[in-house]
Amino acid sequence: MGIPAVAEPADHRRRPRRRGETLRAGILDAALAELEETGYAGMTMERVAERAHAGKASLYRHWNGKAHLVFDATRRALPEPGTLADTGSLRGDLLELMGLFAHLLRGPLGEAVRGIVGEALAREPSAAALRREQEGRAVELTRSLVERAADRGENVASGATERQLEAGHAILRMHVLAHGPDVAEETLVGIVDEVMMPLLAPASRRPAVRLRPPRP
Amino acid sequence: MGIPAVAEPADHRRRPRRRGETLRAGILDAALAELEETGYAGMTMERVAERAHAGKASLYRHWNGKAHLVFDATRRALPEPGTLADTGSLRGDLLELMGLFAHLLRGPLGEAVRGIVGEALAREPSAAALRREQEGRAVELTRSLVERAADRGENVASGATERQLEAGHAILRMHVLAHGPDVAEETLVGIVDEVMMPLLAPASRRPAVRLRPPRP
DNA sequence: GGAATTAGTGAACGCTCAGTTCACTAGAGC
DNA sequence: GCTCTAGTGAACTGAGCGTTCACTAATTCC
Repeated sequence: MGIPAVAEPADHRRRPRRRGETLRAGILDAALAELEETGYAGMTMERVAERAHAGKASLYRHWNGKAHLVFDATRRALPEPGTLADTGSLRGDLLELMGLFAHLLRGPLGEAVRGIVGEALAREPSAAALRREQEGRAVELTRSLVERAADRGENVASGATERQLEAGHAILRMHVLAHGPDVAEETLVGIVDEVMMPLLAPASRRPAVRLRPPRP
Repeated sequence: MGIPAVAEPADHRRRPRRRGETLRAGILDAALAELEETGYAGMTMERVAERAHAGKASLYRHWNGKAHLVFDATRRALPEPGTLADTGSLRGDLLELMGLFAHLLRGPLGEAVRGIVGEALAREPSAAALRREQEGRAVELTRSLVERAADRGENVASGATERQLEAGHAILRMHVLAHGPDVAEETLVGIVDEVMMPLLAPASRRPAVRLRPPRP
């Protein structure tokens, strides 16, 4: 932390101060740490300010409230498209991707989602932005995996809709919100095998679904 | 309301009081009304007490906090299995069912879900109970529709997993939480046609999904 | 270097509400 | 009628939100 460790006056106002982006970064780091430790509901502006060695008024000068601060603190947590390993099969790739999202949702990103839905901030700009980024990124990443599978020669659905690409992700998010941050491996496998594969590669689906013969 | 309209003493403690289940019902009604008007985040124990013409201490005698109160207020809102109309096709039935859940989620039930996920009460007994009831009921209702379709001779998946039966519902809930209580008709149609039908009746799926020919 | 401006700060404030306690007393049961 | 129990309005404490303020560290400009 950039605050010098020299003897400091009793009144912190007389002490060295950060300004602009340096201060913002310090506050965002503190917010991320608080979010991780106490969750969205337990996080307070006062404690973020303390942790960041900043004045509460400064937080309110930069952010109009908790949601906005949380959004800024977590917005860089989403994976980039080029970082996904190639497992050699769509199923393997989807398992990797969902594992990555589960891991992210276990930390501050999951708490940000929780906070924003809990406060019913559907029309709030920061909420709309977080949702757009998360859903858009999920769809984009999933689509890239499906395209990669097609290039490999796998029999995949060529016209998967956004809703189908997003389905497994919505289910995972809902699962984390409803059940807590620890997602069992079998849950991930189930989401991939029972939902994503049937929707994205129906012809290569696993025997979880058996057709009933037509009535005579 | 069962409080007589006669002249009342200035000190309400000297006024007639309800007891037991009568009082509980009054408080639950008030909670439901507040939940509907202000959402979970905006609802306060003080205002519920006022609205119910009850003492705040009485609320805390019966319920250990807001989540528990909200759970009790909303637990009877779930539809019973026998109440679903038969439209003559699985698709029609699913549209009816999802329309019904969307309608429920627009009101206090949606706010209860929002509150409980927002407070990260995954392990809280009332949260676990609400989740169990809602998910269990959704799966049960959906399964009954699939069975009815099979009885009608429709070509449905005979071994749909719980996750597949629950998938459309999780997506709907996540949609309401993320986007707000007004669910467009086309969203419901999309959930049914693009996710539920392919999972529950793959052989009768609509042309939203087109297979890509195998690579030569 | 000095002046002017700007942003950051600790302290303080008023407000709301959660959760609790208390003395009084309406209701219920015997 | 008596005893016990649950319900009540009032009051309380403490936490945290959002705001204001006087002071002053930082930055910019001449």
